[in-house]
Amino acid sequence: MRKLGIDFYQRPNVLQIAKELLGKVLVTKWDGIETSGRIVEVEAYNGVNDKASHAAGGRRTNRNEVMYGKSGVAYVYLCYGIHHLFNVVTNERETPHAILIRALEPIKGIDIMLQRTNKKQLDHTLTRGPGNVSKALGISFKHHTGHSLLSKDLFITEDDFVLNKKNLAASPRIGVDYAGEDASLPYRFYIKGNPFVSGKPK
DNA sequence: CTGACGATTCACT
DNA sequence: GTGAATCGTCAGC
Repeated sequence: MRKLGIDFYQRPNVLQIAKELLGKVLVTKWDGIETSGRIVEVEAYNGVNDKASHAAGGRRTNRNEVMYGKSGVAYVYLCYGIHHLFNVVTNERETPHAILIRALEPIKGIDIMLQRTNKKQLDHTLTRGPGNVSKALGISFKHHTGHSLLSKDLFITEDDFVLNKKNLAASPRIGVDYAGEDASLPYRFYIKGNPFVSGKPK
């Protein structure tokens, strides 16, 4: 297992980074309790020129400030008053790129994740969808937005998993109809056929 | 200070 | 397929 370093996050092409995140492993280790899962679905948010981004048009608020900061940091925010959505900040300071982690395939600490989500047994809904990912990994916007991904309790690693290119799929992003023509950009990437990918089951 | 709303999920018809 | 849940954030007064 090799932890991804600042060189991975700091690069300018957020779409490239998003694709490369597929197959990597997201780990949280709060109070020594480890939970992890392989990333199987992501969405890229391409800075000020992307109408679907919170930073569209250079919008800068207290909430999205962390996207304008350094890369390799978590941007977590509350949606619908209920769901915590976990994003990875990329690129240089003042360039608000981010990648939303939409789904994982559970690896470690499945019993802990079941406990956190009040579920009884493992099924494909445990870490499917961005709200469920944060819930299962114990990530909350209050405590973890701005948290470094180069830290010991929150990070992304790669193992020997290799994603076959024919299993890489792209589609428009989900839930961003308000973004006009940018809503149809193919900025969502996922591993084809993986049961934890959100959207229509197949 | 106030009101409208969201990068969603789940229970229910 | 439809609708409720639920609260921090933001724009506007």
